[in-house]
Amino acid sequence: MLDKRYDPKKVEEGKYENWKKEGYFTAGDLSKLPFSMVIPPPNVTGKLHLGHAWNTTVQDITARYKKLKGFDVMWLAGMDHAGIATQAKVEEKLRKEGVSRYDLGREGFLKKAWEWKAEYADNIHKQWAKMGLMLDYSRERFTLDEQLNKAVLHVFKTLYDKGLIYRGERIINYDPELKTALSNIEVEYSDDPGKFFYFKYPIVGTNDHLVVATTRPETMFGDTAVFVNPKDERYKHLIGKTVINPANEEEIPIMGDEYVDIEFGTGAMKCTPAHDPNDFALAKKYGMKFIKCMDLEAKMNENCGKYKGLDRYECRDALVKQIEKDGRLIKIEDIVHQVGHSERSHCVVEPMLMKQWFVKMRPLAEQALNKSEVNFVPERFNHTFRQWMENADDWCISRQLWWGHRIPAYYNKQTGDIIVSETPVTDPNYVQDEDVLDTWFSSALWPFATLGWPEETPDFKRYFPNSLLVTAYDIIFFWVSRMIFDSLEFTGESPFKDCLIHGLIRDSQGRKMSKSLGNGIDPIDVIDKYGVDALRYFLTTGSAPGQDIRYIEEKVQASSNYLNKIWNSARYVLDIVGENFKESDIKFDELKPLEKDILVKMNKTIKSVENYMDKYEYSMASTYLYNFVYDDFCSNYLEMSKVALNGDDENYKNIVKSILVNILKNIIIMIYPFAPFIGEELYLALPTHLKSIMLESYPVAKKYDEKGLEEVADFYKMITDVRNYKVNNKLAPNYKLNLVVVYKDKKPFDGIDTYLRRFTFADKIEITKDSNSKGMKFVYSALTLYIDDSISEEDLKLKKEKDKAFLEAEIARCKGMLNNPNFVNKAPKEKIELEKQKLAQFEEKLKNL
RNA sequence: GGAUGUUUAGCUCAGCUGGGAGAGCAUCUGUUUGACGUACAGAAGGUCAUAGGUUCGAGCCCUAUAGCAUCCACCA
Repeated sequence: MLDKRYDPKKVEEGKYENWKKEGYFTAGDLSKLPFSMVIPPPNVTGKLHLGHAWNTTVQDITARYKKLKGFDVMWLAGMDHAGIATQAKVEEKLRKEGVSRYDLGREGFLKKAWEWKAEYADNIHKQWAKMGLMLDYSRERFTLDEQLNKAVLHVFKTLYDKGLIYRGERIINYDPELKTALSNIEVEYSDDPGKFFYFKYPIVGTNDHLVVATTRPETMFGDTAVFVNPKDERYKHLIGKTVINPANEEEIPIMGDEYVDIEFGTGAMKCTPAHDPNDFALAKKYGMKFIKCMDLEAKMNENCGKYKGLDRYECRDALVKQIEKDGRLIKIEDIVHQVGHSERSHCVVEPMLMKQWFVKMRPLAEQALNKSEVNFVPERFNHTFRQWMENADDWCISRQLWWGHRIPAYYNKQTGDIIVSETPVTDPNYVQDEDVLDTWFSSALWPFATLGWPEETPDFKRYFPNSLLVTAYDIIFFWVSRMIFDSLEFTGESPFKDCLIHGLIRDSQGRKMSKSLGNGIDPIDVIDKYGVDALRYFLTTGSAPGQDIRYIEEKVQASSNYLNKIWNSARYVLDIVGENFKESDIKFDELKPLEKDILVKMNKTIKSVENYMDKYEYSMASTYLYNFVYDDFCSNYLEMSKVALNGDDENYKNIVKSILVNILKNIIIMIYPFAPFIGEELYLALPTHLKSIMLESYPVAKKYDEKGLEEVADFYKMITDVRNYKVNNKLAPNYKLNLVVVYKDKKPFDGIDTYLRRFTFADKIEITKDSNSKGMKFVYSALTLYIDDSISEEDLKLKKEKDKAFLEAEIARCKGMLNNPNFVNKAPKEKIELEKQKLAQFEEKLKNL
């Protein structure tokens, strides 16, 4: 006997360990068709948040559903070393202990990092278990595994040999806090308050000056020119002259280029080729010098005179003061402008000219655009992917870190020649590049490198391409697109067939969850309060594909209530059928209308649910199931079945019980992918069951003849109308009324009076072909109901007028359509037929009023 | 500047290829009905952002406008 209340804690206990122990999570049944996914590997930096919970639940629902549908489901577990993020965390920890990474050296630091990894991997495993994820741990991978490292080196070497990886000096985004280069997409822009400084630049050989405005005076030490637009009437005569740079008194030329926006600032722009990507492009165009003015800590260097050694912002203040003293400051404007911050350290990135490794994007992007067969769900995210691909710049892949895949490039100490090699170069004349690769360089290989690629392993052959990848839309650029182009380049195939994109989770006010706002929700807290099944149900239902969701605690609670509803319906059904119940065969044709009706509804539900599950539309699937569970099963049939169960037809009692158990079982299996713990608990309580619900099959929808079931619909409406009548007339719910049910040709089903008595508390019920009742009349499609009560003439008249008005309006609507030649000519036949039927019904009802 | 999403009940959101507006929560009324008060029975609540258009028919398609959100690019 189940407990009276659904207690998530009790239900969840022990199940996960058991599934794992039984090997249900391990793929490899070759007799089945494969269905494969790889988990987006979480960073080993900390706790998993609600976004992870959502993402993994979507995958788990898919995995469990596909397993029920008979697939060999392979859902690969794994984690990402997360280069910058992890190194930053480890360094922070070390700093608290009073050591720097340089004190430890590369080896010593890496040892600490691996210790960190072990600790956090353990956390992540615990959270996965808590979420109930059926991950295949036998195939678990880490991005720094030996095998993945081999794949990374192979990819690097191959791309290098093809000329798709190169080492070059370009402007990159530099994070002065973490002291590493970043790729463009690792920079986040935000509107920050700043100042716009207007300075006088004396024009050499005249008493005149040019006004130049800048937000970054400290970079003036790297200036090599001032640019104006040659079409600018104010300045075009100055092109070719020189001005004095007020920062260092050096003479620099005034040059003309149409790049300059005449409207912006003063229309005269200073050019700093080594600290600005646009200026860099200009400098290349005109063959100018590149002067760096900062070192790797973003402090001013030897090109900055007395400012050398100052922090970039200290320098800015001091320099502005100096220029003001020199009488060359005109004004300072407060402005708000976009400033780039490092995604990890959040410090302001410094564009710097540096020698780094890059992936040449154009050829890879073209291939991805032309050959990708990935089916994005929802489809619109294909545009997001394509748009980014079309505009992708070369990808800076070297990072000045220690935690990661070390770049397999070796430099000749004397000549500087480069060797790129998949195996270590032991020649003492060569030294290996100190840098490691961007984390995303290895995650880009995740769908195939985890399966053993570049070896043609059995897993690779069987599970690649993956069937599905699930991720949030903010990761399309970072990961999805890179997997696609690497996969096409190296395997010749798209990495996965479908790519299901979901949104981001926000707080109840729609704000992003963030540490600084302190509005983050720990999934573990939610689980402790409501259970993981309720959390899972909340996360994956009630939202449209690709949309963001807000975390609203009441909704989790509502989910929990729903599960409790299922729990209690199961408790009831299992209680009445008893433990040793033997199901009898259910022959549809021999059933009574109420039983037929619920089976028809159940099978329609199975069909709809399955249809939406197949499309990954879990929200829609859950809606259909929910309505069936609440309305059709619990509110209607479960109540109705009590009549048969109290009757004396022992044979039919058994059939009703069988139907109840059958429906319950199907509900349990359908809710189980969403709520696996309660699913398993209830499943194992069924009179007959396999060892685990994980071994079950999905219900198969049957199609039944629905003829003659209108009377059941009429019957349910009668109950509602009687209840409604009592409320309207301020009668107690158990007030005893007299009812008359009038039929046309065919008597309503046996026992309809018993059912009506039970659910309307009616006293006398007459079933007749004719009646002269003066009671309130309700006309349905097959039946008519009179409520015989002391009803005032006035009320009867009002009711009749209301019904009449309604029917007349409906008839007018139908006629309007059917008399419209355009409608009759153009609308689909079925629709016209439907309207004709409706019209006939309404006219019939009107006649009967 | 470019792109995408969004605007539906008090709140949070669904609404499949166009064919009579839905849920949860909140509100109101009633209920010790023999699974469930984490419940049951009912009620109230909507110019589907605005303006045009297409169509026999528009919440859904098209155009424009406005608000909100996000992403990309630029910003001396």
